[in-house]
Amino acid sequence: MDGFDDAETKESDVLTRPDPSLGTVGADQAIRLGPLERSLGFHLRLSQMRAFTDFFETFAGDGLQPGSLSVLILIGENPGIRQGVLAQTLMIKRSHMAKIVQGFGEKGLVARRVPADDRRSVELRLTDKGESLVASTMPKFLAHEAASADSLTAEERQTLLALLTKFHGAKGPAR
Amino acid sequence: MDGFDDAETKESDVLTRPDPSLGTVGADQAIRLGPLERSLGFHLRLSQMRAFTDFFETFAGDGLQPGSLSVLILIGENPGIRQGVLAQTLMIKRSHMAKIVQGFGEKGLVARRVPADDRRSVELRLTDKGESLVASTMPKFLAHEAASADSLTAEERQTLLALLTKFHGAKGPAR
DNA sequence: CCATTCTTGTCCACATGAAAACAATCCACA
DNA sequence: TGTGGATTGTTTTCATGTGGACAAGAATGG
Repeated sequence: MDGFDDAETKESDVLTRPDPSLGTVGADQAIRLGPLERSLGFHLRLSQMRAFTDFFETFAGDGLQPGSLSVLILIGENPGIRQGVLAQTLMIKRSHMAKIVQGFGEKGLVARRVPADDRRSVELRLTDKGESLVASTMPKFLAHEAASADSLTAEERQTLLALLTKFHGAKGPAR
Repeated sequence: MDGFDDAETKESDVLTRPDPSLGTVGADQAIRLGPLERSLGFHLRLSQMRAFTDFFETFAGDGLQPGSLSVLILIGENPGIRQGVLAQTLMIKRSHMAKIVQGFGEKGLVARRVPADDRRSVELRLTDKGESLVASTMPKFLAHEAASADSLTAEERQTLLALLTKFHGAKGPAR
């Protein structure tokens, strides 16, 4: 496990550093992002991590994850939706969706129904328990959403939302 | 493994569907997103998945992943950067960063150096091999970036970038 | 100077998500 | 009718990423 050189030197690289005068070496050191500075993917990833972190802060104790919650919400909004459609909409692999739904089934949150006209597929809907979980979580979720972009003005948030939608929506529904 | 009812019925849920007249049941069925429609986190996730997919399309054969490439780029831009700083900047766990860097070390792309003034830490820089890999990949990367948002106008792309930066940057560097 | 506490990177156990092979079912078409 | 191919969900296997304990070194404070 070592194609490594752990050389023990320390000279010459101050010159390549952005601004040696900053002194304090800590994490607040200015980092050159180079081409990443203008990379959409890069900033998307960072933004999503941020949103993720915020989510977990809000829903700390609830044992809920962003993905799971969105699945529940979508089932609630579209009773009888099929697993595959759900997976495609959320850009989750079908194999993964199977696991998620299985988990919800075991927790009694989601009921499966095999329609007579296509016995391969599975229609999903919330149980009463699932319904009430979503209902009770929703206010917290909405409050979280409202606060989530407190670094942006309302207008900026709106613009961001529109641009994101246009960005990911414009190329067809995620083959 | 079955808190499940696999009932075999098929009635009554057409009523709850958005528009039964659409007929074709396929994936192009209109899905109600409900509160997700206006959720930043939701659209961020979808957008990132989209960017991810595009990235893999471009760099299919190169065995490169978005994360790995950004690590390499950042090391290239900041020779001597320490692992922890890198991890913090990219919002990657230190434990994971250790693995990544280890992999780069084994491939001879990155050299580690333990500075004399703090022998816990590890300074990273690209080897010649790493340098040339980044150099040869960069044009492709830049082209990819330029094309990545072809569903947006140049101005929209610029706005999106700025808003994302403001969004994730405004709350401090990811504690 | 020593003891305590904090940092930095590493290791190991585990969770999360993806790729691919698979079984059941449906559909097209002869 | 029935046969080959496509679709739908499941299973298995594997890569990727996280959490927590740890060891070595550095800082703090008497």
